[in-house]
Amino acid sequence: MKATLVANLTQAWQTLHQQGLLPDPNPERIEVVSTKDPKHGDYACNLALVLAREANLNARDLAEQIIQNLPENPDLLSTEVAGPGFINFQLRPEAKAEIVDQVLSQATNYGTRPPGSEQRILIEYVSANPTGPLHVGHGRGAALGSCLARILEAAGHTVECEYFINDAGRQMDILAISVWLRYLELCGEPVIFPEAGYQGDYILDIAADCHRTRGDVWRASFENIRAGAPDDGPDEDGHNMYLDFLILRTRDFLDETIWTELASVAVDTLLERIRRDLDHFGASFDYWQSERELLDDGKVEQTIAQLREAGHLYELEGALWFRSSEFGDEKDRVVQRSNGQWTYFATDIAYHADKMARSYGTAINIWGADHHGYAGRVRAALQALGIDPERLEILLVQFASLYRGKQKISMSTRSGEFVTLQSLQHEVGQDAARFFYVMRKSDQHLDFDLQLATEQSVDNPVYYVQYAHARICSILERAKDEEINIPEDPCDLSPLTDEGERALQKQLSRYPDAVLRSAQEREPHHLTVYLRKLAQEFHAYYNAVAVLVDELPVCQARLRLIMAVRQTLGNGLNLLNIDAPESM
RNA sequence: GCGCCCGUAGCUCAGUGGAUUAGAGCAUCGGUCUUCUAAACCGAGGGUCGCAGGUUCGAGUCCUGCCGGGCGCGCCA
Repeated sequence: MKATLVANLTQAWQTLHQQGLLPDPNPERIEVVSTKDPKHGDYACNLALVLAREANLNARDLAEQIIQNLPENPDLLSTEVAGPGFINFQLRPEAKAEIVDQVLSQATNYGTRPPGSEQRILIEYVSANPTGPLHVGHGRGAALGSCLARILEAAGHTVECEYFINDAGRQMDILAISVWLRYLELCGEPVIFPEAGYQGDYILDIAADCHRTRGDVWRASFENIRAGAPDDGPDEDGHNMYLDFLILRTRDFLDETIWTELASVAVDTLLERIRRDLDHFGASFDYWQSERELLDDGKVEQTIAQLREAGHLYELEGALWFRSSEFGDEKDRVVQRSNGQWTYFATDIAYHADKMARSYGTAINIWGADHHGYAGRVRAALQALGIDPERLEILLVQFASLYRGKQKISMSTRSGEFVTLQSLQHEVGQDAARFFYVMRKSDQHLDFDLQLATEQSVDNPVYYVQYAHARICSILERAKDEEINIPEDPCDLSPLTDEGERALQKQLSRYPDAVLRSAQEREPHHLTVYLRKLAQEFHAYYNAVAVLVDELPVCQARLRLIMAVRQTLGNGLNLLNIDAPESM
């Protein structure tokens, strides 16, 4: 309907253009909106207000002229000028009711665009370091990414998802030493565990596994390893020299293959668990890209060589720097340390260059807000490589602070203090957890109160929406029991005259916009807001009007209406990967 | 100090440059189950949209400055 109105308005604009009153028509400037207040009709357009200035005309007069030149539209009851110069369209009741048949005939496709009609998009999300289990802080990215993937698909994009595994660098050494020291303890060695090692219980589990399968073969004397080590704890610069010392000595002591195996056993175990948790959470991935592999395949060297050839690198104090400041970054960045090792930034450049070369129109990264300073340098690198940095979208997700009542829970992977995503799902449930995560704008801080989510889970808005769906199913079930003929095909909808029925029809017609807007803005919360509104209108209607009435034509029209509501609720919940239950 | 995000009801938050009256939920108070599920509905109270300017037909929404909060500013990942 909106599209038809835009077409009508374009035609009127064209006529006025030929009369020399208006500039060339541009349909993109025509904004038709669904009105909030029924007094303003069903749709409103501000075109006259927008053009009044450049046409040098009074807005109301111009609106009148536009209306004079609109073509016949049989769906319209009235078209009038209102307020300062709005054009309000009032639909005929039959035209409004069409939405019900439209929803039901399109069924699961209602609100979607044809698959593959838009861009090909890669979403990279979560990508948590494989040094510990996922915790509630990762949940927000997981929920956002997986919802966005579905929403973008519904909007006609072709979407693939990727997890970048940071399985290289210093953190792998810390992981390996942490596991190995716990292993030594199991062998009976007295160990002084560094405070900067990974403290979590999951390290013990991995160590126990190693000890069970391998016995004492990796054992060494801790006393020998530790000989000459500095005291545990951070120095003035915050570095833990004790930890570094242990890592160095151990790598000397143990065969390199054992060291590598230690790290890979730990990473594999943790990744397995991460995969499982994400799967249970409803987040799935097409690709798992390893950082290690990029290094081993020489991709990093290649990409850096490319930068060097283009003259974007220089040496300073033994390190290799990238002139990112010439591409809008705050300052230049090191890509290769003076000890010859690549920085994480170097592998990340290679990763992004590789990603952008894989024929995606757009790549979306979902990052925690603490990485925001990083966006500039990655974009700078892409630009230096001749890749349009606009093709990389970086969505920053603000942190979720976790509370148990008024008590804030601080989390850190290293200290082992955190609430895992798994336990959150266990306590709150997948549906509520996902809904809770995406119901706020992602650039908004989120307070996640475990107490509220568990103790008062009945007040959680997700149940409100699901309940509406279940109630409709229940009515339909009852109708079947009473052998009322449930109309499978369009029937006469003229009995739908109640205010609540009009409101529901209007709300149904807004669904495609909610999906599209969520997709365009990369903000699933528009969809949650929409679903709550639709559920609210249904609950109000339910309490005001009985569906199963004796008068068959009325009853059937109402059944069609609530079936359309059920379909739309189900479609929306499905995009959030939340269950639409038939009973509760 | 510099950069990014945020500031809307007691609390948590929606709000697409639009319409005499800025909306939800929670919390508070008062009503509604012999009826299709009361996990629901109806109603009441509660606001200088952080402050001050500016842009324009029109600003919670855009711009500038200030105040307050969060995060980031490594040859860590």
